[in-house]
Amino acid sequence: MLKYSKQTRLLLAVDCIIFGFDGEVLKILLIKRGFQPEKGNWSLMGGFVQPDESLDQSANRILKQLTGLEGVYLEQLYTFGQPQRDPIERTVSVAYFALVDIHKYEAQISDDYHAEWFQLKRAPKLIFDQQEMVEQARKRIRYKAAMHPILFELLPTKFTIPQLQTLYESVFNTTIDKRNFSKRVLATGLLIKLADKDKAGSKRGAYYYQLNMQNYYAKFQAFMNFIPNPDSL
Amino acid sequence: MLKYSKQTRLLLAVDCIIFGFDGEVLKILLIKRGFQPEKGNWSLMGGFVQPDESLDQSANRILKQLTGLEGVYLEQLYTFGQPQRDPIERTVSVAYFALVDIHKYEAQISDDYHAEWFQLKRAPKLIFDQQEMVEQARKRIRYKAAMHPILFELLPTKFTIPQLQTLYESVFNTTIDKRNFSKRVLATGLLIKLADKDKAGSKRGAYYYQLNMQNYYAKFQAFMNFIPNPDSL
DNA sequence: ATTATTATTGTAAAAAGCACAATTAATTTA
DNA sequence: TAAATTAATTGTGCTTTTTACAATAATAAT
Repeated sequence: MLKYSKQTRLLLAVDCIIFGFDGEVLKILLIKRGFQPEKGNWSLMGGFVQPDESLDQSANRILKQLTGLEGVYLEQLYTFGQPQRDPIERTVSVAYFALVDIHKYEAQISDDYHAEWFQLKRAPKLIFDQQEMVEQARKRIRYKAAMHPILFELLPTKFTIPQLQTLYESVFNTTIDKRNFSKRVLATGLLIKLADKDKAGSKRGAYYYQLNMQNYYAKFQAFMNFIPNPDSL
Repeated sequence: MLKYSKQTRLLLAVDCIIFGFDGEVLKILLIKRGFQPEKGNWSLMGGFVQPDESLDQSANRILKQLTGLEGVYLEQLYTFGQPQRDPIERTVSVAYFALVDIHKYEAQISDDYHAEWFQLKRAPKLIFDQQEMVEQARKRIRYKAAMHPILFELLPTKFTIPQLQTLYESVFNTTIDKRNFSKRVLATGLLIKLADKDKAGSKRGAYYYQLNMQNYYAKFQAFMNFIPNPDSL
């Protein structure tokens, strides 16, 4: 078979920014890099794109390798291609971000990569241009979460409205009036109230809710205001 | 210098979806592909990423090659990496979309690529997965234009409000009430009313406006509703 | 002068967003 | 067992934004 001669080939990698929520703050999952350069330093989970796999497949493989999880929310973020971003050899990286239920991950943890959750705000310095990747991912989820219900991907199947509000307040670094927040999310029609309560967080206990998956898929692309005064983000 | 041994290298391309507006409908600029495979068929303008250039540089180079234009609105759209998308050899493509003032381009046209503007709705079949690229670009500009003032990039420096409205109506395939549209765009504070009128489009003539670049840059990221009922797009 | 065509302007009703506080349910403590 | 504590739950009025809707003004063509 013919080839495109005279063109330079290069390495293509996928890096994953993996977000989780512990009930208090937004976190990202980092690993200690296992090979040179920058061996032993904190890094995003990543890997090279293999000859027979698509980019999405590559990202899913990498995510599963680290977390054991499949079917989690995964979205292509941006492709980073500064010529010198990897000092060894030119490598272009397609960044993906993932939103995982942190508790599911903890159940499946594999210690091969010395992975650790860090508060997004207190994460260590990362290698190469990964700092920029994380920053861009942070902006993207804020942007998207302001209008679309993606943050539910960070919560367990059953969750309470106060938990949900804490999540939004954490992501947007703000405080929201309880009454208005409750009205707002219930008005979306995405939530189903369950019979039982979460007694862990309070004395009275808060009702559990779960997503109405029908409406969730149907309305995912619709514009809904989840935060007050979304003039800019 | 050390290399990442045992990893497969591949070709990386950039393809540009170039949008223009002729006063009536949204158009895209296509070329007749000059080499095999698919030689002579309609295609996006693209090229391989060179060893020493970033992706943005590559996209700008490709855009300039075809249109002669520099400094136009250019944004990374998505990276396409299905293993078989190019039948000759695995090539991953980073798609960019550009918004150009169609009249500026016409002034600078270079005939090397047999380029032609097509109505977006009536464009010919494209090679490889470029149909999908165009569709995704169309979605992206609709999405973004609903909230951010990107469509001004398609207009000349001086434009009238009826022209602007026609553009929005074309992009969103809808009709908008004149009074409400005018109020809406003027309320953004992005427009400066000029003293002279455009007499071409009507007997009475419509006042020209231009962008207030201060406000434009400052408020670009803010959420502004440019179309009514933006429930979903 | 009349006609035709498009630009320009205003207002009232409806909907959405916002600020704001009292009550309820359950546990813990006195 | 009563009282205190803690967090969840619920409602209303005000403000702002959005929407629906029509008459008038400016100019060119006849």
